[in-house]
Amino acid sequence: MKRLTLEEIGQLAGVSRSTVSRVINNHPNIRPTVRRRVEQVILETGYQPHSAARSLASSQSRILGLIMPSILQSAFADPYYPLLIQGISHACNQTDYTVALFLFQSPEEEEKMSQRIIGSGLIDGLIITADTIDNPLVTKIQEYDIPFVQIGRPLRADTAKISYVDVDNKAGAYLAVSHLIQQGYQRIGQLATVHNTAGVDRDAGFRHALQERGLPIHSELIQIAEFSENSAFEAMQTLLRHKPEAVFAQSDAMAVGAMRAIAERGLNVPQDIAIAGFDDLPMAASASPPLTTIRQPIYRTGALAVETLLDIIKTSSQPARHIVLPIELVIRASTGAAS
Amino acid sequence: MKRLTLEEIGQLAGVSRSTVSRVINNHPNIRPTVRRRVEQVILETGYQPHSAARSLASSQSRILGLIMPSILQSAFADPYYPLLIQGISHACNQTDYTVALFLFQSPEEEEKMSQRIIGSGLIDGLIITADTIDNPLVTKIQEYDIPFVQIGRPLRADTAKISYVDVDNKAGAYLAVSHLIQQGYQRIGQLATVHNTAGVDRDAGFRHALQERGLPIHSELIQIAEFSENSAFEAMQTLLRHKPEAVFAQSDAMAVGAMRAIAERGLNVPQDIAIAGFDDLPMAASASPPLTTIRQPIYRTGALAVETLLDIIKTSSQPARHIVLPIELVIRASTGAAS
DNA sequence: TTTATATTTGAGAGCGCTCTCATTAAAAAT
DNA sequence: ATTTTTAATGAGAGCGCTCTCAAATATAAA
Repeated sequence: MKRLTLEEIGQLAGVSRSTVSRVINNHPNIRPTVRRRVEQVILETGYQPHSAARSLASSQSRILGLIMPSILQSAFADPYYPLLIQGISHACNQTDYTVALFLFQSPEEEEKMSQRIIGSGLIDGLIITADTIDNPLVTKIQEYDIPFVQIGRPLRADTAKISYVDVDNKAGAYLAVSHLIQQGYQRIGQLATVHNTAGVDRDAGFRHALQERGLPIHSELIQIAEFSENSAFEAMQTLLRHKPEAVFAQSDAMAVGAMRAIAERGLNVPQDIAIAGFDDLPMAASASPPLTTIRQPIYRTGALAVETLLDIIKTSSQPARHIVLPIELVIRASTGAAS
Repeated sequence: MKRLTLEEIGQLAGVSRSTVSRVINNHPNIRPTVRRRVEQVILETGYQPHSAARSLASSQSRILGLIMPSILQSAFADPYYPLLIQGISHACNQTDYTVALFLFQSPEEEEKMSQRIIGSGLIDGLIITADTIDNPLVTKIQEYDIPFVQIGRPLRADTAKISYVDVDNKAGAYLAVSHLIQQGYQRIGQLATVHNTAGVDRDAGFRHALQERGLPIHSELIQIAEFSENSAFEAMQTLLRHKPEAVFAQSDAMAVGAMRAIAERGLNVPQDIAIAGFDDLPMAASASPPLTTIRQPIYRTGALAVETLLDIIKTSSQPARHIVLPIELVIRASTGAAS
């Protein structure tokens, strides 16, 4: 099937290349009859403009890059990402943008690739799931003046200049821990992560809830782990030695790992220990017992990142946008509240 | 930071645009001194060729599309996909190709988008994770003569003309079920899927193993479900009524769902019922008890899909490639073999 | 009807690259 | 040193679009 060009479509419709271009790009000032005629020809021929030619002439590619830094590589298996990507992808489909996906396995690969991504004009903007401290990539992107948004509040000094979409991690953790306190638990532990703002903020919410009720914060009840089931499993074994009455896990995957450690110790949730998670992934509802958790709008986060990025592109960035989405407490059996 | 052009790089190096182009594209017949000089300038300036201009002039975009049909949308959360995507992404990084990700939420979206994807010259080739029957998308892609490979054997009449990368599903299921038989189980059930070739092939392996040992195939011991934990959970409840001694679940997620149903019934794995899965996702090892399963090389599947696709692009498709990767039985506690 | 104004259209240049072809410079052969 | 062969380089056209600007046509005002 041969490619058609604007010129040929014009020929068929009895107008010039320019007019066809106008019809396609929805420019005003075209006689309705002409517009209809051209549209008819386009429909009949199934004509599609050549994207490279378009990009070259208009200097915009209608491609958005989605970058997963190498640090996150291991976490990519978390069901969080499929949801996020779905949100991003759908928003792009709606707006005729294409998602280019960049996963990096190593800092070297990241370095090499980012040069290419940034310099080639391939993408109009970037979404970065980077909550690491002082990502060099971000610095480079800023130098090149490429529109971008981060998923998650960045952990940097110049946050004010960086646009991001995040959920209210602190409020979420606060809500979860307050719920535990309300249920009567006092010795409340935490499975916490470091090195990313979600973890930092959730920790802040955790502490705030305890302090507010005048409960002490026992440092031995806070165990550091990764955002993964296995890592949390191990951390929970340590934590169990200090006999917590309840544990707030900073993610559902961690909560599931914790419950595994508890079960292996022959203890029961929530009778012996209550558990609350964060995310409300499908695994939370199907855990046994079902997990009390904080529901965050992951899909929506992705979609909003796209909308925000497009807005930044359109308005040539102006002030940085900071969007924080609300969360919601979902009470299930693991904290002893639901029957 | 201003974009540089070939012309300007040429100026700086004291050669013409053409020569710089040759250096960048590694053409022969360039004096080593000149080549070095040009490379030096490129390095110093950090010059990157403009991808749209390149695509337009060379009529290849160096972008590969990865399509997830709408049918699979729900399954996208399965940890299978992150691994597959990692394999694809890494292979693309290695070869200077970019991955464009297309997820479709509905058949309408799929229809609309595919027109755009196929007609615009955006992509040089397509990887389709489509094991559905008679995908209309595939038909259209063939019409337009776009290089493509499928992940998983297609369930179509003209399979011979379609390139694909698959794992040996039949051999895998055969291995798993044979292992169950060897362990002494006789009433062996299956949690099976339909509508995709992986399911069909695994079912074939299941039947083959039973028949080979002269065991009867009880249709009530084969329950249909989706490739998901919750769906398998329900199907397993039905299956339990027919008192199987062992169950082969067509995926690890299904196996985990099945084990949940078993636990809820107050039964134990493997004492009361043995379970084997398929995939060897991380969840298999961390299930309790750890799951006997079939390890399939998911990451490798993705990487090979890219390599195959690039080969097809290079050689203008020629004969269709059919690649079937070997699998491996991983024995763990859920089938009573390991201590 | 004529002139002024607004609307619609087409021609041309240019986006930054690749690729062919002619030209020039270097190497090999006489 | 001169001719023949081969290697290295540059000029030019063109990829398919967008966008500016001028020309043509339609509409409003005189």
